[in-house]
Amino acid sequence: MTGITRYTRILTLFDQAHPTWTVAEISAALDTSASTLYRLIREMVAADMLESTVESRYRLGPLFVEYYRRLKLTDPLVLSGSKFLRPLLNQIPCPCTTILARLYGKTVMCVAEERSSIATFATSYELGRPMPLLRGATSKAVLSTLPKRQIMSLIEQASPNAQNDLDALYAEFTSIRKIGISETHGQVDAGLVGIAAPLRSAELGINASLSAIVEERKLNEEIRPQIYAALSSTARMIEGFMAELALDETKSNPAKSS
Amino acid sequence: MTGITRYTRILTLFDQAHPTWTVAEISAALDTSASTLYRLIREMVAADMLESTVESRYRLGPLFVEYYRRLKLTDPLVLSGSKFLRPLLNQIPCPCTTILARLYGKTVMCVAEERSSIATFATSYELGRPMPLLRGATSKAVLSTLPKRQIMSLIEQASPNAQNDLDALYAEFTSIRKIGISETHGQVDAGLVGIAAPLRSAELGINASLSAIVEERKLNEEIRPQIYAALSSTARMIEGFMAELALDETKSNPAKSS
DNA sequence: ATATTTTTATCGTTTTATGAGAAAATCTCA
DNA sequence: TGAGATTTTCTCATAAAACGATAAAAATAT
Repeated sequence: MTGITRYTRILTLFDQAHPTWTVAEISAALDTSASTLYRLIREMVAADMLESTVESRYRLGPLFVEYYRRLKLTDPLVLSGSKFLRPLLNQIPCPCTTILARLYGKTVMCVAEERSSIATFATSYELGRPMPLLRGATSKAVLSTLPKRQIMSLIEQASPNAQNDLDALYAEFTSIRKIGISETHGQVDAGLVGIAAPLRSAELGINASLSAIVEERKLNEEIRPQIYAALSSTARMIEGFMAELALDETKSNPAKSS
Repeated sequence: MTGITRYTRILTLFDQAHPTWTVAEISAALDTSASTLYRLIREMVAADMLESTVESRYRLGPLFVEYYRRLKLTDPLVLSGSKFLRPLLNQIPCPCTTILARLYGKTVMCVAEERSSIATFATSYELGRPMPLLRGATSKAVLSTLPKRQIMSLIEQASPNAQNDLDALYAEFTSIRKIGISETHGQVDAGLVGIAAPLRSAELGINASLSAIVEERKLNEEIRPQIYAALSSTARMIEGFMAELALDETKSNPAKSS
């Protein structure tokens, strides 16, 4: 094992199903000697990525809370977009969750969300949870922002069976990009509808989406156009802010403010 | 440079004041060759800790959002405490922010918070922001949960001048522990009052606090006892939940659920 | 199209990581 | 309290990886 993966493969073990690990368990899972792991874990504890708990077990450490904040304060998508999620909610006249999501490897991940107080339902697009690329308006809108080559490759990897229908599948994303809206019903959560607008900043290399999740039974021909309009106009504003940030970057570059 | 610090000292550069860095800037800041940094950064980008942006600059990557979620789903303090922050808010009859904070190295950090919708003020105890140990009720309540030796050492490090008053300063923490409440006025933010209850789980090694931040001008002799009571009883419940989690841990240990 | 900048690759040298085993520290439980 | 068990750290020889100077390639700017 080499480089940063020595640490990251330890980190990936810690999830909801396995909140704590002993060195012996890690040693078995990763096929690495205990003496090496004790050293690595000691380093990670010192860095606050892990911390020790009862029964000689280890759990995730608080460093991630600090860096989540740093990201919120520095990431151009979160900076530009999250301030619009609450106003967007107020433009939508039914229980709703608004979501800012982005490409995350071969998944899509929500990076900011707001929920109207009257919303009782739960959506699977939780903050920080990797979600499939090809299901749900939120994901499809993200995918639609990518170059054709990349979309094709991702479709192929996600469903290696449908080699022939590739072009047919791709057509959907062309359409989303053209219309500026994707709407899907129950593809992620039964009874819920996702409506999403693609979000892009070519300059910053950002491929994302802005979406509203509502209950299928609350959606009607009066509300739908309001949601479409609210998403589209908000998305345009967010892209405007991102463009501004990109400009700031460029301008401040020679100054090297440090 | 050695071990995990090769990576963490790069990460620590990225904050609100410096959201993006070029390799040349990092090279100057860390006195490390560009060729080494290009290799390290490539690894960190592959791990989603960093990502590249315009003008050959790099910014923090989305991994931290994912691990923030993992922490929320696995950390015993957050798991036990965050569900009480909203109910606690409802027991307090004035604009208020409720906070779960914990020891974080030589600082105190908020790991969960709720804000009443009517609250207009901002508190410095933002989620994920390291705060001084010796100022504010939130911090003092955390400190009060530590063993005497550790408190003394931390006081000494924080204010190396007051060698003589150590015992006097320590008395405050004894008192907080005895009474179960700390209240401070304007020590962190002018015009705001912090009221905090210590939170402890010896079994899990957790030293934390539960606090309510309110406006000084809204606080009176009718409200204060209500806040004290709400904090104390909620703190006891959270400690109960943590104790339960500790027990689960112990029980599930031989089973090694994997 | 050319010049400049950024990024990757190569490679000899230096440094660090690895893992087995010993030692120390901590925990368990009578 | 103390013997036994477990967990963690330490030591050290060997193997492996990191470092950084330089060259090559790729990407950007002019």
